[in-house]
Amino acid sequence: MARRGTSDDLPANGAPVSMADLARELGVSTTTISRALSDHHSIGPATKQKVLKLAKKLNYQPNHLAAALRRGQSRLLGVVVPYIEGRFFASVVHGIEQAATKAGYSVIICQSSEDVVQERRNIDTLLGAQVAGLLVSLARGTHDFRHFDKVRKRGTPLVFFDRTPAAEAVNAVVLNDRAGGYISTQHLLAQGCQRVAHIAGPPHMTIYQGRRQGYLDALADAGRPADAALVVDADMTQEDGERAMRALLALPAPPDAVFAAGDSALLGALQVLKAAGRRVPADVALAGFSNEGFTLITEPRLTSVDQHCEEMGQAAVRMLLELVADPGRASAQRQVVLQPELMVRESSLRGPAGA
Amino acid sequence: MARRGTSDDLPANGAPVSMADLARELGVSTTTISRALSDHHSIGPATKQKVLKLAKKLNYQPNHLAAALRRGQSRLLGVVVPYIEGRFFASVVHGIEQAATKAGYSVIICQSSEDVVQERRNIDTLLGAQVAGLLVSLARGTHDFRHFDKVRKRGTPLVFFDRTPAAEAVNAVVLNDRAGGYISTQHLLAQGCQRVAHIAGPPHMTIYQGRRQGYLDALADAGRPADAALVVDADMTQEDGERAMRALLALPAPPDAVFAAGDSALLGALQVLKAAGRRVPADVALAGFSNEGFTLITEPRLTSVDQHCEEMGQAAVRMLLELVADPGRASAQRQVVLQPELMVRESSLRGPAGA
DNA sequence: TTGTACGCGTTATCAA
DNA sequence: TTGATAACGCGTACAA
Repeated sequence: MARRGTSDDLPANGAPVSMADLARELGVSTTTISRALSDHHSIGPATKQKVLKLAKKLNYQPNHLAAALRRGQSRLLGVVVPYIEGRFFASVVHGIEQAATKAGYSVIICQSSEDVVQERRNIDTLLGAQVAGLLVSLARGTHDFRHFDKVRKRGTPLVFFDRTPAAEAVNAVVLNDRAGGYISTQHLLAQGCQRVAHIAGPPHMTIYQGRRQGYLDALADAGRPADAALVVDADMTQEDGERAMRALLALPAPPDAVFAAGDSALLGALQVLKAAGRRVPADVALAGFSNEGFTLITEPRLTSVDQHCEEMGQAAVRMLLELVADPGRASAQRQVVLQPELMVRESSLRGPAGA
Repeated sequence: MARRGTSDDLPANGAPVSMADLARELGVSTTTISRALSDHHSIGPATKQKVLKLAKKLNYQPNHLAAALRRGQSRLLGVVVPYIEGRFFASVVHGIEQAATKAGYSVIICQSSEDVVQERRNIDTLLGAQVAGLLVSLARGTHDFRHFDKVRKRGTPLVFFDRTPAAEAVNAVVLNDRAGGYISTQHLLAQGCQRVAHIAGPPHMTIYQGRRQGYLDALADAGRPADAALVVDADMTQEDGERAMRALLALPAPPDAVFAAGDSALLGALQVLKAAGRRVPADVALAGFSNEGFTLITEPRLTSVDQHCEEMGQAAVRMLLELVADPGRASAQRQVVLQPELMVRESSLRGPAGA
């Protein structure tokens, strides 16, 4: 491949135009080109216009790789999520993309598949890609956080969202899960339910701790005793929900309402109730968490807590970019807490509007 | 920030270890280091071991940015999808990630939100990030393909998947949509349905052309006349499905089966049928396309065509990496066609197993 | 306001 | 088998 000479010839083939090409063409230095393109102050308006015009004409495209190497900092953000199917993470990722793109950053997304080992690999991959910052939502099984020490040691800004390490001082954007559990339970009580059960998530995860606490607080504030038998630990799959619901139905005094910490589990519960001939919401009222798309498809439609997913993604990017811009502040922990919103549907409505 | 001197001191702070550091420490040249690390042939086994050992000890991490700049080629793949919610694209992306990671590449994902303008921006962003190759599934409204000329001119390998440009010679991984339409329709006919309707997608998109053709072929092969009134054009949202189904019900001779080119549209159809008091599948049998998660939630559950999404993603990456490795072959168009699979469920079963 | 010179970390080429 | 040297494209002290 013949490289072009030192005189004023231009890349004839599809080869990208560099600053040096522009400089040669205009008979100025690359410094001048650089300054014109990056809106530097010490540059004459005339030269600047000339450069910009030629850049446009020759369709100059900056080489971000070179700039990144120079600055020791790419324009890439790394994202690690447990998975991407379902409404919640897909929407958060969408929010992240929007905010990042607007700020001139691109986004690399990795899925840990709820696996700590994969999560570690993801982190390595992303650090290897020289990302400017990291956005992470933990895998279910992550108890050991040593892989994040690398990140801190390296000085790469790090923001957690939704699923954060318990009892660690970190930068994070989270939902007020406690409030979500509270309003759901309160709503079920307001519908006249006497025995509200809770299908709870893995106790070591902060989000499920919050939802559980909100449930308990709502009962307490309403002057109802908390019955330990009405709280069932489960993972949050549909099958777990089925198991949990069967256990609740087998109680001497079964519940007349269920608040599940996840919609998939609630879906399982609904199907068990239907199979058992219980009417929803007349016999058992239901409320879930995440406002998944399928809550509008079931019969009856499911009441659920919306988490404002896209906002969460945007807020996380905003926080991350502040840290990127000002690495000095990276040590001071920051938290943003978003408020949940209850979407009331037929599965919990016992009033005249009930099914 | 004091930079370390030229003698044998090492980065004390969190600064990354470079090849130069290793070279200094061992008293060899960076060339040797490079060769040892990249498994080059002309290197002594002894030196190689020494280098690898020290690299491990000092936790050397290669700077991909620098390598990419030097080679003019990053280890990033760019992906453009219309959206990421729902089973199909989420799974394809998962397949892409798996295959890419295994080959040592990372993936940048962009959503066009079914918008050509955004799609163009995505392409620019990805080219700007110096991706080694591009994987694209077109937005619904993309008729003009000029933004891909840039890609070709630049020599960046490009593979389309699922939604490809009509009548353009391109590299692509697609489903045999015609076969999908065929087996669905054939199945409905085999269930004894007499008047099979089709809710068809936008006629300019290749995937919907295929599904429509498969439907027509199955009718023809069964010796049934095609009734133009039974084919309704629609977009593929739930609302479009509802509208289409209402139109079909209003016919003088309504259908007793519907094959929809997308599951969301089929969901809309199902709801209209239920509201109209029609029994599914007894009065009207249903079959859809994409095997979305919610096909297992509806009552009855929906028969649908599975597209082997993850395989599609993996196949696309495989093809792309072949082009990356051998840019000479980039001009010869290649196509991979995957076979669909019909998932039969209650919505189409009229036999003894029917609802 | 403009230009010169150098370095970011890696790899390809050529010479020893 | 190893090393010296240059180059990838950009940005920035420093000098003019």
